[in-house]
Amino acid sequence: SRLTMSESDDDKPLKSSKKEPKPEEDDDDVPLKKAKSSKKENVQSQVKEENAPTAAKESKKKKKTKRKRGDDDDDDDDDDEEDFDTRKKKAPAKKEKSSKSSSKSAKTDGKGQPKKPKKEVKVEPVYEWWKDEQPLAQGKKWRFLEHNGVIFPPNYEPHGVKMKYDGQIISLTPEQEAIATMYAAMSRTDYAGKDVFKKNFWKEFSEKLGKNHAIKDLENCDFQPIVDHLDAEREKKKALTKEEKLKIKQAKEKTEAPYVTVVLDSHLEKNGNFRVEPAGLFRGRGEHPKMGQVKGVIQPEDITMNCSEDACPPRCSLPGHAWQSLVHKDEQTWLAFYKDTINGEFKYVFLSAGSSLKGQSDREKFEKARELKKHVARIRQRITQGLKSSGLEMQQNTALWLIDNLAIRAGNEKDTNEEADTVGCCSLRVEHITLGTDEEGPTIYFNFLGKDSIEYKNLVKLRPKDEEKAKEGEENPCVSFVREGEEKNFRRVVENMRSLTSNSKKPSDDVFDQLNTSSLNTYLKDLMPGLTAKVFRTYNASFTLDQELYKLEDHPEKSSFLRNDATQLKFYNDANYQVAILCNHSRAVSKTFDSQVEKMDEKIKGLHEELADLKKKKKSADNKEQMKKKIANLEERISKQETQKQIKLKLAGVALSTSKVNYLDPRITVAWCKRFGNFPLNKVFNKSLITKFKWAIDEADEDWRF
DNA sequence: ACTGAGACTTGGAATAATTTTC
DNA sequence: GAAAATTATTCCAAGTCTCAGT
Repeated sequence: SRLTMSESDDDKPLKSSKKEPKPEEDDDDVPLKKAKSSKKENVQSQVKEENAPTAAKESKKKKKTKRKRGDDDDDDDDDDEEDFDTRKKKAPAKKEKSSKSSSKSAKTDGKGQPKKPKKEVKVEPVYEWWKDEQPLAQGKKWRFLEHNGVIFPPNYEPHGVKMKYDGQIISLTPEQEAIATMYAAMSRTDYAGKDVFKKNFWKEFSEKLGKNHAIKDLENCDFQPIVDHLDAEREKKKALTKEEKLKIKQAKEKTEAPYVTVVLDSHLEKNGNFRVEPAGLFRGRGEHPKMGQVKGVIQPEDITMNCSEDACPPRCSLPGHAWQSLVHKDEQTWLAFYKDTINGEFKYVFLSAGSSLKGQSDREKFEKARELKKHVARIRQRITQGLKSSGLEMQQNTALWLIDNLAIRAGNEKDTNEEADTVGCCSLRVEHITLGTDEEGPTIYFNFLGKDSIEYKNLVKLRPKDEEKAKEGEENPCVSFVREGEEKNFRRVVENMRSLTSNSKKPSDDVFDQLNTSSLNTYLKDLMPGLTAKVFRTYNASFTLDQELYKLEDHPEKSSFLRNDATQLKFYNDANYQVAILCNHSRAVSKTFDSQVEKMDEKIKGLHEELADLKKKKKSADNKEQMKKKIANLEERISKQETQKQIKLKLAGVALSTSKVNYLDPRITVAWCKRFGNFPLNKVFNKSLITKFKWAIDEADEDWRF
């Protein structure tokens, strides 16, 4: 099997090369090794120096013996650095690697090329779990886990800048100043104008001020001096020279190095979020009832640590403090957790997205979605049947139809005193639904706030017979046509929705009054083991991408899509776009969007003028051939500009990244890239995605199907 | 069946880094 | 060569779903 990713050695950003057989980045080898050794040293030395040495040694020994039992090729008994190094290098070599990459090491070393002008695509080293047999017992996530815990934000340093109240200069205690500064820091955000935010903040601020304080209310507070101070600080930071900035960065890297990598079983893994969240004002999304509340300082005493029994436990870096507790839960993947001070929510420290633990569960997620693919016809039949019944069963199947066809979320209940009022399928209310009709038949209009208070507005209707109209609707992201073959079911769904939203119900009543996500999932488990509502989102997203990408196979305009990387990328992004629309993944349009588009318009206009000018000149020119060329050139530039503008408009409020990161089986993309002239994967996956999906890059060949 | 604790995935915004443009 | 635009990364909020206890 030819593997794009892992055989090339050329880490040059493709750029020039169209579709030479030569694969693009895979520079991973090189940086891989480099990074490895340095990192290792960090971790190891850190483990040795910072942790109680005896404990460390002890644990290491145990680990070693363990490892020997596990795989016996590893029996050097010098110190651990070496231990890891050899492992890392050995592991790939001894495993099936050999088959395809005899050239690998040669490549690595054989490149003494000059500096690339462009960015290098470095790929993080990852432990290649998919090449390992996994002898872990059921439910166990690891045998050995050792790490250095978490890193705390620095203590608050009072700046002494005085705010004003009613025109008077006010002195604050450091504690009071700290939260006044948090407030000042948010003065230019939207939160600053929100009553709930101000109310919640004032409650805490006034408490901190105490009774009889000179400051009596928020309205007459003037935080401007602090705001100015913060601005000045920011400016100062910005004004640092390149060298100074670099120095700071390096210092930070150095202090964080011990936390970046952890030991999991017999290899190293990247840690994820080992930085404890700093105190600040809570910024909920949407109309969150708790926005503006102070998110308190987290102390070691709030944190529970998880590591293996035979590991050297993480040392608490704050003098005079201690972790709340130390546990050894090998059926869990978290390294540490604490509860936030807003709603008492759990905050976990996990390994990074590229780690084996995340990778394995990611793969399982997609495998489950593929399992659903095998059963989906049967399940849909069952749903179709169920639509015709009444009571609970009708509700269940109507809800499922929506979940399957519109890719909406399950919709757990929420307590609106504690959280923003958002809904999903099971929690839809009558006020979110509008039934109607148009030329084609019945329609349902959905209008509600979903996760993160993102608007979901969708007019669901039958596809018009008139091609023109169909096309129009297709381009409207707020309209979706009922899937082919589902027309009859849709009519039934509309009838059901009519009865579920009938006049006897208030707008604030639940549509599915007998449903909750838990009973719905119980029902789904019956249809397929392990099936839950969210699997439909994964399934439909991935299935859609697979379908869309395969359309290129015998597309009438295939060759024009394959003309160059840009056109091919556009084809991919259009497919990705379909998914993003399906899943309602949106993003804020930049504040300067309008002016940006205006600029583009002007540019295009300018080019047109230039073109007209050229054409005029051509008539009287002696060198007609050259002029012709120039004109053609310009026309090409204009068309490029115009497509760019189209893309910009199309993607204005749409986020493609969310589906890429969470919903699209990476193997679909990998296969497509391999199928079409080794299309450079790094045009569709950035560095983190390539790291995260290394398993898929290895696994999927060109005819892999979701 | 119901509840709440717990664990893990998913999500957009903020911020940092890089590239493009003028 | 600086400003603007674009892209990658970090941050942390907000979902889903499981499970244990009643």
